[in-house]
Amino acid sequence: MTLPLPKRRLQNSLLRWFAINLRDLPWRKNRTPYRVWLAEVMLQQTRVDQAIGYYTRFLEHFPTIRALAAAPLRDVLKQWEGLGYYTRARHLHAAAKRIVAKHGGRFPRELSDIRALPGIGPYSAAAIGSLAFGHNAATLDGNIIRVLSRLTALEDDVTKLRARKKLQALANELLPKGRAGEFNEALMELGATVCTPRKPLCAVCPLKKFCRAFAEGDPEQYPRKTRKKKAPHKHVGAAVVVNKSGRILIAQRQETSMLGGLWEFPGGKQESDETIEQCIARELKEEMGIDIAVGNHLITVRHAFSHFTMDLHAHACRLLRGRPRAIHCADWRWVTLDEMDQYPFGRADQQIIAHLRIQRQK
DNA sequence: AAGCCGGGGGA
DNA sequence: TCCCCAGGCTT
Repeated sequence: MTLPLPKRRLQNSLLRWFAINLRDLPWRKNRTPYRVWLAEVMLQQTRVDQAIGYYTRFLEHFPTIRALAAAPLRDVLKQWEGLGYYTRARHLHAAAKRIVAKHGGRFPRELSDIRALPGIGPYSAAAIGSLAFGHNAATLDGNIIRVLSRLTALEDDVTKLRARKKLQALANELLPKGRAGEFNEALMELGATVCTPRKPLCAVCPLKKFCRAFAEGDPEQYPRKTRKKKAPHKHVGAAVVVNKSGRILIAQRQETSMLGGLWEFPGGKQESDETIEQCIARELKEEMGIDIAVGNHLITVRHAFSHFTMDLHAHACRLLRGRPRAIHCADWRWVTLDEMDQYPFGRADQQIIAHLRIQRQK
């Protein structure tokens, strides 16, 4: 894809625009490698507006890499609670430990060392390298894919590897040496605020005079991509088992599973040949080795994951026989409603907790 | 090379 | 409802 793009003029137009139009974001102040790293991980598949609050709170809890490495994983997950993609938090914690063990507690400067950390892929390595260390590395994220595919009216499906390679090559080519971090951020900022997925603000775009999609008249045609098929729907049962002292049984999900390491009301997916009550009883037998009586329905929470949606049906339950064992879960506890604040839960289970707290008031 | 992994917000 | 988002890991 050799393009007659006037590289120098394009760079100047974008950098001049960015100098005036950049948003005031917390990770743009005091750019230590740790602060840049944390921002890049939090911003993986996550919108800026959603990340800001988490970012500030996280840094208050874990102000340094050493503090993060020394913290229990549960505390790290608790700070991540509600942000999604919890593997990111586990990788962040593991990487902090590695930085302390192998790099003396200082974030590594070499691109290959950065890329080798858990949770750091091609995008984040280039972002951290350019923003924190001044390396000439070009980033390619969702925003930049959109900007560059419009700029060149790229007909390839951008979900395919071939298109990604072309776009990465173009990003590398356009990068002004010595100002890489600034240019990477400017491209992302343009994608986030002007070259938006729908109704792009071409009238105010500093690159419109270079943009083939704009010249064609319908920039929203790019980037080309195949439509994702819609997610399946599942029904899931959850047990709120209360013991004689009023404590509630919670279980920790296995490390490698979805929502790994988070806590939940034990339960699982409903099979086609059973009622939700039977499902809950079966799951607690399989996961924890206990017999329970499944009682009243409490609440049904509808929740959307990236790849499926679910109705989570919570029922009040009693323990009939046995002592819980961690068979298909990592751990378990009997806790009060107030003690649940100390454990990280996913969004859906948090709604069940909120419901139980409202019921308690009555 | 493709599938898997959360959650939220905009249109 | 559908799409998108400062992607990375696993197979």
